[in-house]
Amino acid sequence: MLSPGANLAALRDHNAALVLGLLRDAGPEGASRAELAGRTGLTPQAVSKITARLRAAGLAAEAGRRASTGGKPATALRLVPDAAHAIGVHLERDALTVTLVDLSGAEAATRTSPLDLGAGAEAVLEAVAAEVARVRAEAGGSLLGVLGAGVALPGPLDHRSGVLQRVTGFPQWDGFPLRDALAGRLGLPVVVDKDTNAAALGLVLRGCVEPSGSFAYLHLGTGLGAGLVLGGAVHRGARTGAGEFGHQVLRLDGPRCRCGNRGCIEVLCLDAVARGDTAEAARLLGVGAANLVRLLDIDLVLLGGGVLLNASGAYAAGVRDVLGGAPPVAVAPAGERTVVEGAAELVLASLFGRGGRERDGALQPLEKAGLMSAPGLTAPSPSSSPSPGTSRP
Amino acid sequence: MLSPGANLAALRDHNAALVLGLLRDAGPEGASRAELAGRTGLTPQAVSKITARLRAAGLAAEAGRRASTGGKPATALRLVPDAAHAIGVHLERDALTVTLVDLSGAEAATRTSPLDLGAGAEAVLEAVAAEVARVRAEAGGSLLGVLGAGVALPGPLDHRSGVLQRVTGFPQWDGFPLRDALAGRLGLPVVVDKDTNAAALGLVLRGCVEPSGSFAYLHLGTGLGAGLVLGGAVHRGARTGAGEFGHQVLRLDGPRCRCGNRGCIEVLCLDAVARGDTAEAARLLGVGAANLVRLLDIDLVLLGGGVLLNASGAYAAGVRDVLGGAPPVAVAPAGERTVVEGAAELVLASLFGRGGRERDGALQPLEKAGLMSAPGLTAPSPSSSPSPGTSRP
DNA sequence: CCACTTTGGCAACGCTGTTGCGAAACCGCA
DNA sequence: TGCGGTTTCGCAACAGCGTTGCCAAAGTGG
Repeated sequence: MLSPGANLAALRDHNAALVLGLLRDAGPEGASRAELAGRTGLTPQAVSKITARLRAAGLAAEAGRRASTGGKPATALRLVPDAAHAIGVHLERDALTVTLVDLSGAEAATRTSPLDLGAGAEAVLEAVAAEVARVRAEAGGSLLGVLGAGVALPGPLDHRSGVLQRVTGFPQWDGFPLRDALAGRLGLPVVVDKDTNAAALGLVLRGCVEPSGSFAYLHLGTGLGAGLVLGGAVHRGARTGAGEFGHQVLRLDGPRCRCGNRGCIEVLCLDAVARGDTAEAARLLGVGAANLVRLLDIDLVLLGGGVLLNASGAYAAGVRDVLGGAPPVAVAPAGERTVVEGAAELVLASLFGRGGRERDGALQPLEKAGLMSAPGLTAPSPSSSPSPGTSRP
Repeated sequence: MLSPGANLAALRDHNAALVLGLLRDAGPEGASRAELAGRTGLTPQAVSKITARLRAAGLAAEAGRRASTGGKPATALRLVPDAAHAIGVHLERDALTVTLVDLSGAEAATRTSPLDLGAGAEAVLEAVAAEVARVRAEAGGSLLGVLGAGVALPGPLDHRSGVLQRVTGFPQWDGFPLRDALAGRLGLPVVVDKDTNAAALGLVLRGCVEPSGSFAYLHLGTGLGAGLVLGGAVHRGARTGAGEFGHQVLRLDGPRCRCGNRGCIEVLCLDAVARGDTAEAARLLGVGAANLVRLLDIDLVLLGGGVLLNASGAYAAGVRDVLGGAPPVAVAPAGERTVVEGAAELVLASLFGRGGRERDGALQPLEKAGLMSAPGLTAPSPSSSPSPGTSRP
């Protein structure tokens, strides 16, 4: 954060990441150079040069031609998903999920196994390493180009240093440098984040939100937490403490919470759930969401979590009722894989210019750190095969 | 936001703004080129080129020599504050304050006059235009280089379009395009924002917070609002609705608020104030602040506002007590001029690369739109006088 | 008085996106 | 079938960015 000075290399990487991100958003159908130029504000020539570099690096490829609109038909460009991969790890109290995704975020292999998060660091690290190895093997043997691993687990923790704090229910993890330990074990760069943040990232990935929007993901499971995305980037705060939604005080003289305060929304809400009073739980959740929405001017509220999904309709209706329709409320697509996909996305996001400009972790300028060779050598001619399709003369 | 593509001109402006911002932070003592290079991450040569451009544009100048540290002493560079100016306007319910500041944010002239915000658009616009003219005259006649005017007033309003909404207590302003109307009247670019956001910006200006930090300014006056700065940039939300701190529900079955809900912190707090129960008001404020801090992981809480300043010590102690020392709590420096300075800062911030990347307003790439001529003409030699000091042959 | 250090400018350089121009490919109309 | 119009996209030349290599200037310390 102290060196935001931009040189030509930074400019090149920025634009390359931008174009790469647009190609990813375009999906398998791809996007034409002119379209990319329009979206980025760059000159078509600049886009041509950038895409030529991407093609030379194997990150992009041609994807057929589009229908003409009166002139030469555009040749679509698409992301080459297999050019690189990322690993996502989701640590839960009693389960471990590991996935391997390609550049597009699509799943290549996933494994879930039981885990005792309280079994100690060595056992957990061993389990993660073993599962990662199995997933890599499953996905196809010598899969080169694994950029790194993203790990999602319950907080609190410090995202920048990768050090855990008093992980809820497992105080023995306090102070453990998970990122560095796992990076050493895997031989890969590792990023660590809270599960709610990974879930939010996973929801962006699923297209539930338009990029550069703001939304809150509220997770009601064994606890109550939130993942915040403000302006397209996950908001973590300086100490990765943001998102402590559950300990928002809603009733000044309410029952005491384990955090020491009285009337936290988590206690109130879980009490209502325990009583079977779903309507009241939904109302409480709605009040908390309304407080959040008013404070941050959120575009969308997404609901998820095991408890909530038992009666998702009722919760959504209750929250929507309190909010009065101001920001839309939706239930996050269920999918067990949202969090683990989001964890992998922690690694991929920096490739597409969506790292949120806080690359203090181990993943720095990934662009040049592997995928795209620095200039200096004359581009070895991308050998664009002229697509020997049906030619008509 | 749709065109984040960066070309060479954007890169030049970015770095120039960055260096200019560092020069401003350095104050009248200035900073050496080497220091700038270290802070920006740029090469010393790049900094030399950039500062040469800035000097040619009249925005920077040499400021003497520093003590040597074993070699050639560094020549300090400083901002030339008079190179440009900005106007800040603060509209209150019953008063109008207009200030003219230079590039460093220092006051050149300020006037305060009574105002009836409910007197209608025409009267208010007329008053603002008259006061702006008087302030410009006071500051020294033909002051060229006024970049624009920033206007701070109670919300809600839309910062992007510059259109007011139901300004609290004055519904007749609903839908009035203040920015465009005033821009036409003044012949200057205008930016509009909520007074709490301007206050937050003014507090940054006063050095109460380090840049790139996160803090919340809580204002307890006739109402209760907040200005949020997250990661060094004011967080407004898509609709400039962020900061609605006062209508956070703290007591589910509390008294009804004018916003329609029950138990808003504003009602509870103002009731306590009316009862003379400062301790309770402070506690309520503290609980609300704690909710905010936990949700956003804020670094600092600053307190201000007319009501609060009547017993600032008690409020600060009360809030600090609830927060438990986690983030520091301080009373914002009183100063009537904080908001109006912040309003002027709305204009200046974009010059220093701190616009928060949402330049949707009227102020776009101010850099080239006036202060620095585009390249293409050979620089007319900055005529750096070799400072005919004592030379020792 | 002579190393040594540090600052900062000059010139050449590589790389960036941009501009000018033209080839390719398709549509529509005659 | 032929031709102009339109759109896409690449090649070549270009201006301008920060970088590198080199050197002068101006101090300190032995």
